[in-house]
Amino acid sequence: MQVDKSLMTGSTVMLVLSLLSQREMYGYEMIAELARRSEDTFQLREGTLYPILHTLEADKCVTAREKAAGNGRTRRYYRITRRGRKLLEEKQAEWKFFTDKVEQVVFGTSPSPA
Amino acid sequence: MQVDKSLMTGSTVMLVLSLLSQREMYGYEMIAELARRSEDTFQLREGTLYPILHTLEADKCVTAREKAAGNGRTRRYYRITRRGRKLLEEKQAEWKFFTDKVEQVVFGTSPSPA
DNA sequence: TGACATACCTGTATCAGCTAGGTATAATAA
DNA sequence: TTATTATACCTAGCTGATACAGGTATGTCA
Repeated sequence: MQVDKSLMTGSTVMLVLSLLSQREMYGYEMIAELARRSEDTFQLREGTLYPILHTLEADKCVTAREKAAGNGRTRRYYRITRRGRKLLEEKQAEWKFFTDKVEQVVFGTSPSPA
Repeated sequence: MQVDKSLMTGSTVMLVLSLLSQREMYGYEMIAELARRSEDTFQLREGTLYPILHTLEADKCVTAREKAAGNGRTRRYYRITRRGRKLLEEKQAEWKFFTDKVEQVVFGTSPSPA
């Protein structure tokens, strides 16, 4: 199923931080991993991801280090910081709150218990 | 709780159609009703809603009729069409699909059963 | 030699939603 | 009386998140 890209707006940073909360990763890898885990629903563009990573780094939510890959290329690995984990927790809480409210309005449901 | 407005992107039309799927409503009322049902989480702006309503009308997803209100003002009531209901169903399916995928990635959960 | 995958980067375009302005009437407050 | 607030509609232009489309560079495979 194809989903309207505009739905992604606002949750991309959370998705990226989620990946990094599990292990160190480099940009190109994140795009592939996100596609894999979502069964190709999230096909993040490089033009979207790299600027986000740079902003997260500037905000000290992630740190980066260059590392030579076996194939002669240099990868830039990103690692989440304590501050980044805090941001992720906030984004997750915000997301749950938001989706509960949407479902409340659209499906007439009550918020699901935590 | 305040949520990042950019999360709303892509779901606004679904929210509006959801309201209209239950009863005929006028613009100003929809804004209040959306705020009420979401406990003030969704504070839609007139500059957002009216253009959406005009587009939905042009696309024959809603019809409109003027009606004098008791207070001397004229209200523009919107009613959802068959085509509008179809669009709503699509948006709802898309939304559930999308949120399932996000939770799959972020919380490591499996899609919830329908 | 040329295409493709890997791996990074960025300037500009796009588009949803917001800002900030407009019109107009009626009720309430100063 | 005048100002403010609430109701009720509208729209031109701005903002900001994401996409597009281009760039750089190396290695592999046909």
